[in-house]
Amino acid sequence: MATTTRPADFPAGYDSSQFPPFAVTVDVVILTMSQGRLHVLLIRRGEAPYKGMWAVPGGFKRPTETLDEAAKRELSEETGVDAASLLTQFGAYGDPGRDPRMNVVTVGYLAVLRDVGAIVAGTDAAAASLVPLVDLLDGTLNLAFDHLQIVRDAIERVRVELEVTGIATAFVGATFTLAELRAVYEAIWGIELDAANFRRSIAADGDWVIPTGLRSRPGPAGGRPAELYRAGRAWLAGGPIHRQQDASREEPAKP
Amino acid sequence: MATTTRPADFPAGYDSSQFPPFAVTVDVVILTMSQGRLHVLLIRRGEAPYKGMWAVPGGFKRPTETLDEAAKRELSEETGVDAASLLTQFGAYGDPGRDPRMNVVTVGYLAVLRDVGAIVAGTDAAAASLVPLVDLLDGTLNLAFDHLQIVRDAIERVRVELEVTGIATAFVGATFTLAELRAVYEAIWGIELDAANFRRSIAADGDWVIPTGLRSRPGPAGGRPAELYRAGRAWLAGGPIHRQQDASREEPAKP
DNA sequence: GCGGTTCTTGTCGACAGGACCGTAACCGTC
DNA sequence: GACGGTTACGGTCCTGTCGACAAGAACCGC
Repeated sequence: MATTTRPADFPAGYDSSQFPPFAVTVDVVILTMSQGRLHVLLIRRGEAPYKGMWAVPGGFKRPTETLDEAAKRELSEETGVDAASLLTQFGAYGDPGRDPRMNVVTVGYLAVLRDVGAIVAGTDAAAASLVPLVDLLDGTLNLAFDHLQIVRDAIERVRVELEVTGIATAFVGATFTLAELRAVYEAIWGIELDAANFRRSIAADGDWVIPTGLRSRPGPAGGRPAELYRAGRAWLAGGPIHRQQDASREEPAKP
Repeated sequence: MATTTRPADFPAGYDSSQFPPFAVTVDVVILTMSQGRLHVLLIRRGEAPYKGMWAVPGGFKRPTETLDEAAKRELSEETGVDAASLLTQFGAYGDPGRDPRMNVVTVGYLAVLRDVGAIVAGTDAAAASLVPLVDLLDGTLNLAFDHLQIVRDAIERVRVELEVTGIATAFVGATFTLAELRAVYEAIWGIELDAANFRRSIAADGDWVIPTGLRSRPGPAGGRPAELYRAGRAWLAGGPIHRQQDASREEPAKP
C-alpha cells in the first residue's frame, strides 16, 4: 500500500515497502538511592497519548548520533547531568502497537545517579518526580506505553550488573561509608547482608575501597562515626559481593 | 530539509522532521558446537554494499510483528529451524553510517543450535557457512557492516548466560555425555575444567541431569564408554557451573 | 594380554562466607 | 557524668564449596 510513499531519504532503487519506516527512540531509566530505598525518575506526560500519566524520560534518536550519544543527550536534557555517568543499554522494544501513533522501536538505557533529589527539585516539580520503586513493582502506579516492563527489565539488569560490575559505587558519592554501600546491595537485591561479613569482603585485600581517614557524622540516633572510603580500582573488573544461591532452586527429586 | 517528505504512514499533525525515519532490522548470531569448537553461522552477501563478504543473517522487522517474532522468522528462513529455539536479545546497534544506504538500527539476537551442520549442507553451500569463532576473533576474517562487533557482543553475552542460565544444554543434543557438556563450557569460556569436579557439580543433587541408563560409543581412541544423560528441570532456574574469579584481578596494592 | 585412552569414584585440603560475639565510639536523657 | 541506645569495627568458629589429585573401571588397537 505504501509503495508510492517513499521518503526522500531512501535512495532510489529501493522499494520503501521493503523497508518499513520506524521511529527510533531512546528511553532512559534513571535510578538513584534515596532514604535507603531505590527510586526511579519519572516524568508526567503533557501530551496525548497517555496524557497525565507517568513515563520514563526519553526521546527520538537523531540520524547523526549513536544510540549511546542519544541516551547521554536525553539524560542531560532531563536532569542537567552532563557527566559521562554510568549508562548501560539493556534492551530494545518494538511490539506493534506499543505506541498508538506509529511504529516505534525504543532502546532502553539504564542510568545510575547519586543524590538526584536536588536535580529534580530544580526542574518543574509537577513534571518530574522520584518514585519509589516498590510503588511501581506492586502495581500501585501505572506507567504509559510499555514502560512498566522497561523498568522491570532495567531492575533485573541492575541486579545482575551489581554482581558482575562495579555499578554499586555509582549509587554513592565520591566518598562513602560501608553502610551506605551495603544499603545499595540490600535495596537492589531486597535482602539483608551481615555488616561484619560485608566489611570483610570489601575491606579485604584487592583495592576495593581506600580509606580516606575522614569520618562521617553519625545520624540523629547516634552511633559510632563510620570511616569514609573512596572507590578503588578493583571495581573496574567486577564486584566483590555475590548473591548466595537461591535456596528455592533445590527441589526434592521425584523418583 | 525533509519537512516536506512526510511518509503517509505518519499521522497528520506530526512533523516528520521530528521523527526521522529509520529502518529496523534484526540480526541473528547463530552459534553451535562443532568438533569441540564454537562456530557461528554466516552468509555471504550477494548484493552491495559489502558484496561477497561474510555477514550475520538478518532482515527487516515488519510493523506487524514483535522483535522476538522477527528474530524467530529470520532464524527459520535462514536455517529452516522452526522450533522455538533459545533466542536471546543482546543489544541494539544504531551508529550513523553503519549502513551506507540509509539509517538502520539493528537489534542483535543470539540463537543456539545443535548439530547445525546438516542444515547448512542443505542450503547453498556457497551462501552459508559455519565459521570457527577463533577465525573471527583474531581478525583473520572480516565481516560486513559492524557485524564483527555484533558477534563479539553475542559471545560476551553467551559467556554470561552460561553462568546464570541453562543455555549450555542448548548446545548439546537431547541426550549427551558429561564430557560433551563440559566441552561446551570449555569452548565458550576458553578454559579447562577438571572432569571430576565438573561431574560432582552436575551430578550432585538438584536435578541437573538425569541418567538414561544408555551409554555412548567410545571414539576411535577408545576409552570407557560414557553414560548418557538428559537435561533436568534445574536448568530453568540457572546454571551449576561458575567461573572462578579472574586471578588477574588481584593486583598488588601500591602504597 | 598390554599399554593407551576415556570415564568414574574417592579423598584431601584450602578458602570463602555465614553466624555470632565482644568492643569501640557516638548520641540522647537524666 | 553516668547510663542505655545505636551504630561501627574487629575477631572467632564453623560449614559448605571447590580445586587438586589419586586410583579404579571399561573400552580401544595391537
